[in-house]
Amino acid sequence: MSDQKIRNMEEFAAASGLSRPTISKYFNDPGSVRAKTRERIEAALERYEFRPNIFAMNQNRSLTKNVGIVVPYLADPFFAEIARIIQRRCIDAGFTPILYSAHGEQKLEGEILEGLTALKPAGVFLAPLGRLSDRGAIDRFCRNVPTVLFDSNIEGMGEAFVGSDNFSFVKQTVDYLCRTGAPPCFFEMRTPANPNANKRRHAYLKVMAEAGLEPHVVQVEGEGWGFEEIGRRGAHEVLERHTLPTNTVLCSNDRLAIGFLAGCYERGLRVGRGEGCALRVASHDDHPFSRFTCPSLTTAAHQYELVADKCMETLFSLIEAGGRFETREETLIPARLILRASA
Amino acid sequence: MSDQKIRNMEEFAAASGLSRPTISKYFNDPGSVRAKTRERIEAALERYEFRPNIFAMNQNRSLTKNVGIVVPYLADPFFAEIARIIQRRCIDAGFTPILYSAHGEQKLEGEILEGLTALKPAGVFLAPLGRLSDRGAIDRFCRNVPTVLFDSNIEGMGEAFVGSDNFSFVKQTVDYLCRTGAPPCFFEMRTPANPNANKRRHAYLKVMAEAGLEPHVVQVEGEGWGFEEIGRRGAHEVLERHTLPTNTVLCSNDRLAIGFLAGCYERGLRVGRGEGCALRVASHDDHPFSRFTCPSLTTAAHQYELVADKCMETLFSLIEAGGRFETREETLIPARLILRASA
DNA sequence: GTTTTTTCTTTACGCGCGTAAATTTGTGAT
DNA sequence: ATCACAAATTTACGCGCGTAAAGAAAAAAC
Repeated sequence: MSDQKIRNMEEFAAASGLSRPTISKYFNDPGSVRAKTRERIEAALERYEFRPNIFAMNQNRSLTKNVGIVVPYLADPFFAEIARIIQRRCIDAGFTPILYSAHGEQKLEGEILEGLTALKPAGVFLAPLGRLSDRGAIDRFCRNVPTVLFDSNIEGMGEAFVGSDNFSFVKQTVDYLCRTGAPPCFFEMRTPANPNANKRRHAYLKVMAEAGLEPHVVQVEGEGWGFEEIGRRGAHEVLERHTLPTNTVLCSNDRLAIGFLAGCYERGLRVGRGEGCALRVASHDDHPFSRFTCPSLTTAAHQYELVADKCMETLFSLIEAGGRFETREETLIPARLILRASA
Repeated sequence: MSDQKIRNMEEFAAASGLSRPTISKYFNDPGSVRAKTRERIEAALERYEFRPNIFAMNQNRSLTKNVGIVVPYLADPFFAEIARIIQRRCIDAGFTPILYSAHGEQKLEGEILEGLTALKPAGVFLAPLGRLSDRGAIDRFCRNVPTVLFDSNIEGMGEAFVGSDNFSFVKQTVDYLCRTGAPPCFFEMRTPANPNANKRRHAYLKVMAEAGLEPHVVQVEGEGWGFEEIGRRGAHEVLERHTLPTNTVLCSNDRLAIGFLAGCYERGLRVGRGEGCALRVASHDDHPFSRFTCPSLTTAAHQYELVADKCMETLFSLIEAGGRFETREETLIPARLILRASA
């Protein structure tokens, strides 16, 4: 390692005995220069550890190596986990992932998208807020930036969507509950922010209808992203008033279920499928904490790796296609049923 | 809104009837131009919605408006929460926060710091991995970039540290447990990655000694960031072998406690302070989920807002001081005791 | 109305790199 | 050795903005 400081590509080219355009070529694609040249550059790189100025690089490129990852709420471990996997894939593929969370706020989501546009990203993975999103702002963004929506679909926006097959989620849990006990009622928020919630309700109604069973949807009030508290309060309400139509409860998502289980515990109700249990509770998502609820939660799990892989794959082909697809691609990943103690 | 497209500052200057350097001044500090001029610019801004090219801006500035926020593990809601608050403060202060998670990996932490250096940030909030960090890499980074460490202290690195007063955390929980029942044993991982864990153990030993009580430290094996599972397994171990020295357990942190409570539940043990309860369990952090454990968790809470505010305040004065402090500042924020059902 | 001070304009250069065109050098096959 | 072709070099321009210097214009002070 030489003590001589390299200030720019010009100096580095001189130090390695090559021309600046050749160095520039190397950094844009190391494979685009002859093997011997590459070796000389890499040898010089070890001695001087030069790195091209990222701002100057991006200024003169129509599209950068930046990839935006936008999630609606990072304090939700589901999004933290999916973001983590996508991020790693991006790094491995030579991109520079930049992670954003809208923290449940429409205004912040808008600001993020504006700022992201200025970064001229090669592509963006966007999990929108859903009902709270400013559709106009998202549409405008998707027109300017190659975008893959994930988790939460907004019809017609973005070049592709990668999400979960909500029917598969609900079908598996309902079938399991019916097979091993009684048909469930469906427990959810009355005005969910996330479109998956609506899809799950519809799936529940359809599955029950196909099985010739009478559906029961139990809806609780509540706004915002404090799902656990909404689930807990909801549990107290329905248990207090005895308005629960069955003893088998299928929650729309794990965070609601976590709250629901807490509510049951507070009321001294035992949940599970053994004897002495007053209720069975199952859910969807396989939230990282659902393994540690009391009792542990039976749930339909996202296949995080599959979703992330499909996201990456979609973005790659989108970039290769120049940022636009002929027709909007939609990929739905099925669930994997996880049997635990709660049902 | 005019349909005419503005491509750069030159064109925008022409459109607003001013010179480019004046526009440049405005964007660097809107207050540095006369009020009337500012109005003219802002009027033009509404018509053409021009935004200066971020790459060209940063290229010619020695320090940017970027602020890095680096946390060790974003899937831990504690970090998600603290990052969220700091991020909002940064935005409100006119900075551009960029969030990174090392996801528990030393290599990734190193790569993040390298990439961050290239962004010439005005300042960085760094919560290092702790024991797993490459101290050399962190030291090198802190020398090049104005850095405020938070959460996890590494002696001598960074210009300042903002964290929690672990003694205050442990003092409050121990005192409460002693006052309302029996002195606790201390439950923790044998080889914790985070230095706060060691400080909490020492605080426990000190508080117990000061009260003239015999301390009992219970350590469980386990590596990585799956604290809940480690706590759960630990609970089964100590309960199976009856090696728990007391019926009052103080966990080092909430994630361990969440696992511990799950273990207790699985063994049919009732936790709480009422009659019929076999154990009392308390902990530290006020993890966002500790409200929803069964039973809900008594814990010493971080004062998230205070920590975030102090972080911002420190970074501001650090930036004003030109990126260096005479002496390294250390701020420790005390805890707030939250009484719930588990103890 | 004149002077002083602040603000703005004009002009000009530099930042570090992308990239195109034309030329030269190097490589491998005939 | 000759040719064809790939790869590297030289030269040159542009990206969009920061920023400095000098002079002009506007605002404030007298």
